[in-house]
Amino acid sequence: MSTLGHHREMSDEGPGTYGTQRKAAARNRQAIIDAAHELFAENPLVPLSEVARLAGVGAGTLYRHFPTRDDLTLAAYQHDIERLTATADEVLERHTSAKAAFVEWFETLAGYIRIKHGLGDAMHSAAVQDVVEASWEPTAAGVKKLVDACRAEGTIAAGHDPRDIIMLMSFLWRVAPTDEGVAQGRRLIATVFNGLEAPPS
Amino acid sequence: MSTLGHHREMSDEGPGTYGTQRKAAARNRQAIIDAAHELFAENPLVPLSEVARLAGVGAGTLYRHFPTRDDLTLAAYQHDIERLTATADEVLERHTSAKAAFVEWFETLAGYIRIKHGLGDAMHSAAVQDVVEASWEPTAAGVKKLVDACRAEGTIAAGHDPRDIIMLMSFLWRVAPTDEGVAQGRRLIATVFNGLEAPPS
DNA sequence: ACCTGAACACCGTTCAAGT
DNA sequence: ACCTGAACACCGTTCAAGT
Repeated sequence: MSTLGHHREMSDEGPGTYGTQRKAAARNRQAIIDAAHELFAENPLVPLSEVARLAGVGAGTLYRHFPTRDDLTLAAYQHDIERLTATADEVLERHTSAKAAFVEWFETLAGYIRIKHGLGDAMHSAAVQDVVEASWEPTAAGVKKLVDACRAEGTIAAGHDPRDIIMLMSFLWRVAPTDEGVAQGRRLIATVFNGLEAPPS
Repeated sequence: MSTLGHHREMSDEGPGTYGTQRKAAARNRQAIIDAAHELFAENPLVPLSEVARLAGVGAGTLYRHFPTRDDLTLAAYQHDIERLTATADEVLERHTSAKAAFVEWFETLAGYIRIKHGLGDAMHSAAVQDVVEASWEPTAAGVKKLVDACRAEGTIAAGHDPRDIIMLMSFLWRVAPTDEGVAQGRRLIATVFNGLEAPPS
């Protein structure tokens, strides 16, 4: 409503006081994300106070940037998720068979989840369900490319929603990180693929 | 090692002091389980102090009986799990088609998980993974009956491990408790069943 | 032998004071 | 405007004292 103000400083990209403060704030934000990314990988339930300590900021600063733990979790893994999405294109280019690309991509995802325990657990926990929902949106686009290629190839029937397929792969978060678990994951991916040959009911 | 003692009282089923104490302890144990069952259904993360309060026991008593939260979770849902297992037989008796029995059983499971949010969440959380593993052992037996019947019928190929099939149904814990989620669950159960027509790789 | 419940430790979250 | 970090609230867990 006010027609006056100090908007100039707010949008000033130069070394003004606010600009420096905003840059410091951005640096803090990134430091928190980096610290969370490192610590969550080891233990998704790590106290946020430790994240703040590693990031070198006060507890209040962490809460200012990320009001809930979920917000921080999403931010911490967003980059990883984006990279994973990009992989879909690359894998498709490398294979002549779309089915092989599909299987490889999901096996890569399986390995990814296996190593990044934190990511797997965090995405799986009921508490961050909403965050997962939001962050899988771009991944769904990657899966859609794989599915479309398989459909064109005739190995997957028409009508399967990429979101359905991601759901079908839920077991990937539950298989044990052992040799047996790896084999089971591979087996189950193949079984799911098999089920996709017929159209959905 | 001692040859003397008061073993008589220990095994005495009568109204002796120790007998009464043991009965009181058993009553406490059950009260805790009942309280947990009731409160977990609403909120799986309910403070254990509230469980103790509803059960009318001190915090120490709760911890004496259930050293970890997982122990209590398992105890709280064991009865439900056993009942679910028993359903497998009943459903098979009611259907001439094993496939129909298989599908109905898993759709019942889906509904069960949907209503008992607490059970679903608790079984899904990484913290209770071990408990889930242990408690699904009897359920696997129920699933095995369904699978065997389908195999005899020819709708499921030989070689599929019941544990694999339970794993494949992991999505049941993730579908939303909405009309759309219900429809999705039904669709995905059918797709999984489809994939089981071919032998595992 | 079993139980109670106060006491302790620890983590999440807020907010007054500082820059 | 943003930050620090002490203070507060809350929950898990233990243990001395009671029956």
